[in-house]
Amino acid sequence: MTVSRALSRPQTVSPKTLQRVQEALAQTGYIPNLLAGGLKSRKSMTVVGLVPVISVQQFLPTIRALTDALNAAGYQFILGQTGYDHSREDMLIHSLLGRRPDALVITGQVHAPRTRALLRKLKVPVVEVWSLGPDPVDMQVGFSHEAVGAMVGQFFARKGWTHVGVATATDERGLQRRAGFVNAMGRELPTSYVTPPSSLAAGRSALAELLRMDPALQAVYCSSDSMAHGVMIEAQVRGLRVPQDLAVCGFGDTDFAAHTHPGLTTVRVDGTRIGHETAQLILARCSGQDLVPRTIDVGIDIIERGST
Amino acid sequence: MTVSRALSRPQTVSPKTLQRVQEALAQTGYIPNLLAGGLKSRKSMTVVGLVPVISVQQFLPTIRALTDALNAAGYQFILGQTGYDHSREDMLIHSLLGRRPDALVITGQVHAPRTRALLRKLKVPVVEVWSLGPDPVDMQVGFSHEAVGAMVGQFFARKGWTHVGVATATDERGLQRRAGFVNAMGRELPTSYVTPPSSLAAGRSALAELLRMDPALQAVYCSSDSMAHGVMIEAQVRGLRVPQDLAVCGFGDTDFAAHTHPGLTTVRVDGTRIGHETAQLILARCSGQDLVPRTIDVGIDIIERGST
DNA sequence: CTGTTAGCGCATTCAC
DNA sequence: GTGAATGCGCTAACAG
Repeated sequence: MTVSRALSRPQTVSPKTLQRVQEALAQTGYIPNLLAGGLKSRKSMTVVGLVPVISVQQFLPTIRALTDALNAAGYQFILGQTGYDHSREDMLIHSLLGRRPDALVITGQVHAPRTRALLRKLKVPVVEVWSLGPDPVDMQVGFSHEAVGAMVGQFFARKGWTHVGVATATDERGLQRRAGFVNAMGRELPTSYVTPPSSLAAGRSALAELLRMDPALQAVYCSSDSMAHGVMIEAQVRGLRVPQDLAVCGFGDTDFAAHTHPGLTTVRVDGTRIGHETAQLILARCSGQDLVPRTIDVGIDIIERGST
Repeated sequence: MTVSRALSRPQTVSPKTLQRVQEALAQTGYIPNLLAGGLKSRKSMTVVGLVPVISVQQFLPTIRALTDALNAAGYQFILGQTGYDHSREDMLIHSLLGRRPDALVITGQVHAPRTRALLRKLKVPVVEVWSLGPDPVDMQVGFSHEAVGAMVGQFFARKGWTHVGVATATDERGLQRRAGFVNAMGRELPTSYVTPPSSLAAGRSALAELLRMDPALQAVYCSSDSMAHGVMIEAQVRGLRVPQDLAVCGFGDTDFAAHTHPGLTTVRVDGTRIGHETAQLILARCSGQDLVPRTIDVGIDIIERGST
């Protein structure tokens, strides 16, 4: 018991004892079993996070920030991949719950009503991130994807472009952005749909498809910077100048967006802030505080660069 | 006890009892506590993996393959980030060991002698991946980075290029590839070094620096496809045609490499296979088999595309 | 400030 | 095929 205290709250042990403990630890190479500790204290000191696939660049800053903030507080962050599959998401949550995480972070909303009810019953802190819904399971940190689409739509409208197309992956959030965009433009628009995750290659084929739909295409709104980059490359291959012949707008302000040629106009989302805010909410909840905000909107900005 | 059996080995329980158990489970919403189970059985059913940073694209296929294979066998894969910092790597291993993982996967070698000794004493299966060293802690799956550099060097030599430069991040493996390359070319070469992780932006500034060192530059060998892509963009901005004025070779055969314009010549590493082989080794070990190979060399290939 | 008692939720072992 | 006793390694609660 004294050793246990020396490790978790050193100041509650006399300096002399503390030293003896530390010597013994060094000699034996003892590593505390955190699993056993968690059994009694009912705190696993783990937080699980669910992303569609790990290779989606957009989420990486959020994951980094979350990992760093949680590690600093002694928590371990465990990442699961749902693969854009709602039923798999459900299974994964159930199996991960067996490890008794102290909190759950999910990109997007929890879909299955059964799982929503379960999570609420369990009273595990849950943060749904990267989008805001009308009825969060618990807490949420993100922004409105419809608002993103609307903002870009208004931007395109101000530019006076009429021959406009959309290149989007068919993930839930991408489709929400498309809906906001179409709504702001006031009419249905030629759209190339690709299976997520979106990629540079998908952007190239999307532009080819859009040009078949509307050879007079002036501007393309893409659901990711990777796709937008692909659209720019395909434009270049076809001898279309960006932005004179074709304007391109992406989403995410991924690390390379400022360094393409021309620079890519895109929508900046502060993924790092999403991670930080989420970590703060979780840590507050895990330390017993109850009166935390349920929803944090981190907002968005259009970053205008050479591609428009 | 009967419930425990019904969950872990259903066939050892009578069908009638099994059904009663399942009904009760459904009614109560019971979720087994895997942590408590592991305490007695001394199996945590977790494997921890360490990468420099999660945003390095090269490792993603390996991570995916590992995650999928381990999940399929009921294991949870936990990812830690060392941030290219040896002392942090050391700390992280120690803290993660507290969760009693059934195995450890590390990109690159374990450096600290103290940690190497500890891991060997603990007899945890350890797989060092993505490079092969002379003295693995336990097992290793990867390839020789010097061999990669040498292969590209010979390729460049065959092409007859004399004004050659290197753009590399200063991570251990990148420097090994550079060493192999320089060795194959038979003389020291102008080199632009960047702080990892490498990126498209880093590639652009690297080419600028290399052109200052040698205005007659004919070819650049890059330590990643992202950098190579940046080099191609910078070349385009400067009016240099790829490959006529400047040839570019990358590393990793990342998903976009085939779709840049021109397509990027690069070194393909079968990251997915590394993940699979690693998972097989781990699962074999965890099921008690001892006679597994210590080293698996997955080899490499040059993929020649338009950029050379 | 230190030590004792008890129990977290399972699985191993053995008895029935 | 089922159940009772026991203990994994730790910490909460309390006593000294």
